[in-house]
Amino acid sequence: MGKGLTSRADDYSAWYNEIVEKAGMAEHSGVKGCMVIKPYGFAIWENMKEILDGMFKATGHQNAYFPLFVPKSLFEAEEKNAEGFAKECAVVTHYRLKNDPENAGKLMVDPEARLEEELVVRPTSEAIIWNTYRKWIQSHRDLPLLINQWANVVRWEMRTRLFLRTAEFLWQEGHTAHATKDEAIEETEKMLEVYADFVENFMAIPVVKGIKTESERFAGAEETYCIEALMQDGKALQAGTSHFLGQNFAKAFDVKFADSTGKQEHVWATSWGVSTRLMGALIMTHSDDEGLIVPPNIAPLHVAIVPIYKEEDQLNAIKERFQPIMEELRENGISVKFDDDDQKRPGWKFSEYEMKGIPVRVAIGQRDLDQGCAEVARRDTKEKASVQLENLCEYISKLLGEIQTNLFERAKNFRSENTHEVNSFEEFKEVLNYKGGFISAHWDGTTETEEKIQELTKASIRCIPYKAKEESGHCILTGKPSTKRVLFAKAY
RNA sequence: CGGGGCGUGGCCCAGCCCGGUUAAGGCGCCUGGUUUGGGACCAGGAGAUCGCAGGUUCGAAUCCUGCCGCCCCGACCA
Repeated sequence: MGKGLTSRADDYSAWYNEIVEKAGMAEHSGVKGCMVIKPYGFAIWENMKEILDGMFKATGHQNAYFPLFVPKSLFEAEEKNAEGFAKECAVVTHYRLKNDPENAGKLMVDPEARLEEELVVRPTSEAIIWNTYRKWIQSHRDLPLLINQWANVVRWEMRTRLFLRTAEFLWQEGHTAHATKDEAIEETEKMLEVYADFVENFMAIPVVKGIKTESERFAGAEETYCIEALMQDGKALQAGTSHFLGQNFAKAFDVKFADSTGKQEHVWATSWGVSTRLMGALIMTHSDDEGLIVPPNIAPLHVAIVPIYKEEDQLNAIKERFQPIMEELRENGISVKFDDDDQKRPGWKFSEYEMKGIPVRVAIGQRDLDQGCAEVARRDTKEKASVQLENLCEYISKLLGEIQTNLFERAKNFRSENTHEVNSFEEFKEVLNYKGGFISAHWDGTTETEEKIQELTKASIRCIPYKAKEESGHCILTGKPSTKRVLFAKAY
């Protein structure tokens, strides 16, 4: 492991890649565009998963699992969705390999083993799921149907980046069916709230809730809701989406139910998802030039204890003194590691825990032990304090809460400092070039204008915020009247 | 799909233009010792089909041809 990171100021993109690798989160695999998520990175993902899963269940959802493969005929049934994903689908055409007669020891695709119907590797699962729901839903008594699945999906991207865009990624996808339009919209909005709650309160990432414009909408959806976050380089990142699918899939897959009067109706649908991309958001929201910073609420390890000692009996004395303290911490739901690895020196461990973003580090040597205290360092501000051992558990417990709050507040301040209202296209371009960030501006509501602005500036409309002010103004490009501001940014 | 780069012990890489002893160095690893309050030091040691396949040559990591893989930049996207 090399020392240090490239600084954000020198090369933001190199900084990001180095954090991912040096913090032990993920690495490039031998497979193009695909990553290996390493134990530490996966532990963070597992925590995110566990918390979200609990939230889904608390809102009445159940988990299920649907196949990785989708027959092409099923996939193409809902045309808009199929069209939207067509360009990035991996397709299975054969089911067997055989020994290559002209190349000893090598295998070849057996031309005899072509599939009668190609299988699409799911880029999302609407097709297979709605084909299944047709069988599950007959009556209004079967509704609402609230299902989630944790799965991998494949989108054959041209250009990939660890966590932000990989050919295969992990996510959850919720797919629900409802008797009425209102109920489905309510579900769509509810799940967006769940995401916002999770991302803000656990990941400490402030988000803007809003609605996508037509061009950014999920293929096959009537309306796409999203949460948008702002990264430290001034680019926006979509952190989660929730879609109101109308009756598009119900009609494509003929999913009908008998209402209370016995009349056959198509059901109303939603889908919603967040992915391992959130790991990228985590890194780019909080981390600094020393490495990753993980908010306590999702950290796999809260406290690393580094003993400093010369003789074995000193180590043993420290260990013994810490035994009850660690028990007390664990009883309070705080995960602790006592690092007595003798192969690494304390300075090395300090740097390593900083790189991994462990929220709190405790250092304890003979000097402290004699005074009955320990040095407690917090990762977010790097402040150190000397704390009496008998108060340690209480202190750390409180400190973790403070770190969580501080990270969120810090990110929120960054966002307000980097959100600008502009009223002319000149100003728009200037702010975008010199400051970046979110730009709040009037837009005439047409796709043409949106595309033109993107073409000219590379910035797109991230969302029409829920909280958009009602005010009359003029589109920054066309000067046509507008009733509210939308949020622009360059995006990941 | 277009443009560029790279492939040499586990990792980072020198060597390649201009072919010629035993393929250099750093990190890591193993052994022993000294160390331990911000990425320790000394001594010794192990570890390489130089991406693959052909070709040129007395001789190829180095030159030629083909192939494979990955990364980066653009178009596309969560």
